[in-house]
Amino acid sequence: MDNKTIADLLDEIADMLSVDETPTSRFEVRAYRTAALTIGTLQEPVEEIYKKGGTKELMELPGVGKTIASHIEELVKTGKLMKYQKLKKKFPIKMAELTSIPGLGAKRAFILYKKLGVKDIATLKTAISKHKISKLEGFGEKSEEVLLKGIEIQQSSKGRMLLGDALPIAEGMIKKIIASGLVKKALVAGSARRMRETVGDLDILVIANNADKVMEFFTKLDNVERVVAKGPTRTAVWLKIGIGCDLRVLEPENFGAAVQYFTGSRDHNIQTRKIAIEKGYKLNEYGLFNKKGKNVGGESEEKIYEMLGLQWMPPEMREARGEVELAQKHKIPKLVEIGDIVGDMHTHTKETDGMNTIDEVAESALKLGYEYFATTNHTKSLGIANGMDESEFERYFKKVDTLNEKLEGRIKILKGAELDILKSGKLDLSNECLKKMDCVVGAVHSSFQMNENEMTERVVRALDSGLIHVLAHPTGRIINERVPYKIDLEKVAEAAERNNVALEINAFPSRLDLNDSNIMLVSKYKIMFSIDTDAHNLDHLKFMRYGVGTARRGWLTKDRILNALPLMKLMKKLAR
DNA sequence: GCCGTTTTCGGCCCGACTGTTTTCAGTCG
Repeated sequence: MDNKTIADLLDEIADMLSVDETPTSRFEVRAYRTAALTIGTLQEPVEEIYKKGGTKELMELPGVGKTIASHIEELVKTGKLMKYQKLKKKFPIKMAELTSIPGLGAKRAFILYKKLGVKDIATLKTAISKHKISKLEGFGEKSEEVLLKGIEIQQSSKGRMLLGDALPIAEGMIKKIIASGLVKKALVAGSARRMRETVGDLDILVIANNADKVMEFFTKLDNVERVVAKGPTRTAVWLKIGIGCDLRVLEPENFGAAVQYFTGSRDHNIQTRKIAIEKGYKLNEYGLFNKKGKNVGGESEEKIYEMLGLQWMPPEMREARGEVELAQKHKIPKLVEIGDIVGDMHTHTKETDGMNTIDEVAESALKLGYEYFATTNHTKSLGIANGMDESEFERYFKKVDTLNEKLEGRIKILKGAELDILKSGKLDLSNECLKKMDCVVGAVHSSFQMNENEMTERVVRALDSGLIHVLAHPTGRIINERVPYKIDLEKVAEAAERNNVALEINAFPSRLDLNDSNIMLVSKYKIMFSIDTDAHNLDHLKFMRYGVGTARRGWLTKDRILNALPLMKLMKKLAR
């Protein structure tokens, strides 16, 4: 059973428990949510952790104790969970589906069930269209409007899954397929290879001697829920996480053509095929064919592009946004790579809403080979995250000083904060306090509904304080959950340039903010970008690759990335 | 239900916003 399924289940338990909330169960609800978050964002399959070390190992995970560890054990062993099924009897509705609608929580979902028999989105839609909801006590005209809008947002994301959820699954499957010894080559193509923020399905391409055997092996993988289609060279399955996955078995002479075809966006492929025609070839997923019908380059992607007179393009660029023209001129930039990253400017610890101590974060960052990282806890306005005030930062930084001494320069911890930019554009900590910090990461966490002028002025005013080094998640969007707030990013970029502020590419899989198109919009300004994980636990530090993928989709080179700078240069850049 | 320089109990730091109210409840972060 994969992490997402388990996490969704724990979340649904939290939903159901929250309906009859008592002073003590409030915390039980929170415990389930915490555990769901941990498991949902874990990069290693929780099932493997269990198989390796049992419940004892599971209890090492932050937020997982005796009970939830035994729940996971039960799920892995039996595929079922008694506690869940018991609750489900009381709440025979699609709770997770309903609460995924922004503006609808568990309590009101249950009221709608009791009063109107609403069980899922379909029945909710009917109830809205018949204007039954506005007549209920505690609901009104506006409720129907909000719910309808919420359904729209929810449905627009339907069918596409976060890259951060899908890619680890695909990679896990590839690993097993390779380990089976049945294939010579295997890779994930499609939008996952282009590192798109969400993926509609997964495409796995392999070269194998025996197609039947590898397809048989593929359909038997743990992740597979059911086989959708099975032919001689292609098998389509539906995975338990709720996404389709195709396996295509190819011959060596057309592997490259398939990789090229299944990686590029539709429009990228149209462009490359046109060029092929101009050069007297025909390009399709089976090969690059000359006039005589001979496949002259299908064995590798590199060969195909070379034959077309095109420089090889990183998959992340293949979106028909001008990369083909650049490739014709052999001017494809050398994009930033994960290995260029030597630090992380946005991390949290236990002092606010993180799960780990600063010592643990430092140890993990050291293992990643980083030269430095910034510890950036929330500031006082963010009550929910236990934001810290000036004196708490002072005390905390003493601890950081001590730890830095202990580390003897093996890694440098920069003292910082994720500073709330208040509604007025004022900062949430005193100037004196901020001036003592190495890295101030400014962020908007409230009043998202301001209009574009107000929001832009708010952020620009904050940047003009001259005290901010990085602007965190500049649009505030959460993929499939929250639309970006309205803001003029070019005005923000101007202010960033003026004040030597880096714009963040938040690597958290549900954020990826700035996204690729926003990066392209603002990269014409003389600004740096900071690719940060916003890690709330140690495992989150591994999200860096999604941020790097997004930066690459925005065509960024190493010299534009703040945390690709060696420590000495970084400190100069941060000096105010 | 988790967690522990306050370990086997007793905490877990909730405020803003919105729509529905007429003093509050649900949702969100």
